[in-house]
Amino acid sequence: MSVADEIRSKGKRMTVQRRLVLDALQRARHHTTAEEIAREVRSRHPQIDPSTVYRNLEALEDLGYVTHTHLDDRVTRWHRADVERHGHLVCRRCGSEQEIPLRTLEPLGRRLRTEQGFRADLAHSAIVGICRECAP
Amino acid sequence: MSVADEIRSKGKRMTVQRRLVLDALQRARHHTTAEEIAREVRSRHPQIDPSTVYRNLEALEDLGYVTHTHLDDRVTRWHRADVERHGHLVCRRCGSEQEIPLRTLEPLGRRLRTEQGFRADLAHSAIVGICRECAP
DNA sequence: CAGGTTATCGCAAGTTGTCGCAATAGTGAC
DNA sequence: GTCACTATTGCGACAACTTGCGATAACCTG
Repeated sequence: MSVADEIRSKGKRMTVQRRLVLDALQRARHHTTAEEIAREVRSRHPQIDPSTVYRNLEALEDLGYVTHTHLDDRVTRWHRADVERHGHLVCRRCGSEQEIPLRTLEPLGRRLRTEQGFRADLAHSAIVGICRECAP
Repeated sequence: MSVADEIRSKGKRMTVQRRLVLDALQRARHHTTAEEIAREVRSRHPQIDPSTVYRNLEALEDLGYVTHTHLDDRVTRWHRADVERHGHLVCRRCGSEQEIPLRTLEPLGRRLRTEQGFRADLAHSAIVGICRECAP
């Protein structure tokens, strides 16, 4: 079943705009921003409104094709849902970003699960702190 | 030494506006938003611009009197720096917020410190996930 | 493939927060 | 107290979304 069929089977529609956003995400580098995707899409189809891009990212996330992550404090980063999940460390001083295997975060995940019944998504938000280079 | 003196000793100034923001934070409930503080301050001194409130929160954070936390994906929450630090669990489904002792997060903090040389601030961002009540 | 339903779109306006800049006003020194 | 220095303010413009709404166009049905 194609993505379009899957989307239709959930009562949604595969529009030109939605297709373009999906394509842009395929081409985009790992973590990209909504603004970047909007620019990409609009460079070929200038009549497409940025709000349509924002809404489609959200819709595609609901449908399970896309996820977002919060790296630093401001911008939401988007990527395809099928890339391997991983955690992020962001340095509050120099802004450097570092990826860490989800495995490192798992013990905490298990603990929150057993102690609080909370199913944590530890890849969703970056962990902020001071990196090795910036440590006093 | 008063807060005003401390601020001055760091080459900063204690202005009416800064005082009002600090006062509002004292009165405010635990996690408050910049917008709420701006409303509070402006209810008494309408001529004070919201941007001044934003800038003062930032300045007071630099000075060490204030910190901010990211609870859900959108709003920044501010509070006095002297309240006990703790972690947060936020349910992505129902939006409920739960506080957890920093102690629970410490093992991960130690691991990141020894393995990556990264000094994590695990109270800074809430952990997003699904709470016990919303679990399928 | 014509017709009706309704998800989605483009547009305009609103929200929340940031930034550049000229005017203002705390501060320390005299 | 007066003065010069410069941190801070208010304002207007901007950035990054978000939302309401009437128009459009996917989609299903027959």
